[in-house]
Amino acid sequence: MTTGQVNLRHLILGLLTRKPMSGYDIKRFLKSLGWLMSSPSFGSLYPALHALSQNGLVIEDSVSQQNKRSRKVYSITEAGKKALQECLSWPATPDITLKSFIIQLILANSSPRAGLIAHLQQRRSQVAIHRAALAQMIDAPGKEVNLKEHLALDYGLALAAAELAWLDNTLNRFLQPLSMEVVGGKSTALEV
Amino acid sequence: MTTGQVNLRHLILGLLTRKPMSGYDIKRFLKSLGWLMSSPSFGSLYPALHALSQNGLVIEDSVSQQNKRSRKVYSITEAGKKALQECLSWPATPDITLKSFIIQLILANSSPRAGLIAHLQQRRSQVAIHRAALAQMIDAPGKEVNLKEHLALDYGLALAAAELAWLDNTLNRFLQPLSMEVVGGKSTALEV
DNA sequence: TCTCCCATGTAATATGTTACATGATTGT
DNA sequence: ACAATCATGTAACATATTACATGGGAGA
Repeated sequence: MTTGQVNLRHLILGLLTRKPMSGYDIKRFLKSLGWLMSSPSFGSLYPALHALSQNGLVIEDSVSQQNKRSRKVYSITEAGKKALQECLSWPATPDITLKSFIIQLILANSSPRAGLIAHLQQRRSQVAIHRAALAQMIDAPGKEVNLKEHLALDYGLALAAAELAWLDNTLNRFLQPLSMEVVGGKSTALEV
Repeated sequence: MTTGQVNLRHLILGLLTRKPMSGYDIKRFLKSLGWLMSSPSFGSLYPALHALSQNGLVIEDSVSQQNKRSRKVYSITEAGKKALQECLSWPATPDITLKSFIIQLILANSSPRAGLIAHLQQRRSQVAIHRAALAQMIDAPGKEVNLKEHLALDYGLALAAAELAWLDNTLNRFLQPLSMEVVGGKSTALEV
């Protein structure tokens, strides 16, 4: 597990901290939340599980079923939990993939409330830097910005601003837990 | 050039419609706009140029310089322009990569104003579908949504809403060209 | 001198997809 | 009878990264 981007194997590790699952279970779960990331193919899922098993980060448990092909249920090991914690503490790469942030957000289940807040704050500072860079480019004097590039910059700025707003809003809710607010018509309890 | 995702080779083709460039030029340019996409490595850039050259989509022109290593300047061919046009008309994959949309937005230089508008509208309908799916999930009755997933959903919704707002705003400006609006303190002429 | 920019390229590696292969069970 | 879902896996391919190799010119 080299240092670098958060990838499928980390995602698997995170899911296995909830409960042991088979490859098919994982696929089904990820497909069920097919909103923010595309679920991986079996061609990457099964090899990933094998690799994790070989590295001792998960253990494989073959569960035979009557008249059915036996399932292979994987559980995370202590080494696996450690590897996951390590990856969750990585500084996210400064690109705009979002994916990494989302995955870490969903996987941050083993972290305490403070870890979640830190994660949001880290993202906030990154997006702030990003927005500042965009703002500087769009205000640059010479620089021959044509319409298409201006459009792309404007787009990037709008999304960055929206993300900052969401992060600020969410952080406020977490930092002031006494006032239970209503968000989107749904009361949201904030216990972690 | 198989059918599928917009990739580095398409990006190169798009840049070469502006003017002939060397690999180093392309790298430098992409690095200079390191806001919305990370610039490719030389390890992918040069092979991509070779592949394009072999397929006849670009032509290579070796320009010798005094006392310096000669540069290889690439120009797009008619076949290359055709391939680019084809890829720009692909329906974007329904994932959230954004990258594809941004690239196409920047590269849509050879398309007339109508093409740009169509591109924005296509994106709009996709994001609308995406947002509807998110909204449905967040309002689902049972479904045991825990805090982390709820947070991720809320995040996705906020970004989708912001993108829709930007798209609507931008489309309005394009569809009503008579009223020159001021955006971000900068007057934006809309001629394409 | 030393470092940075110019300028091209290859090799090893990582990571993923699509398509294929297999086969049982459940619902229509 | 047929399709969908369960369940695992492999092989070929696509695409990209990092690290390495090479070498000249410009400026501190």
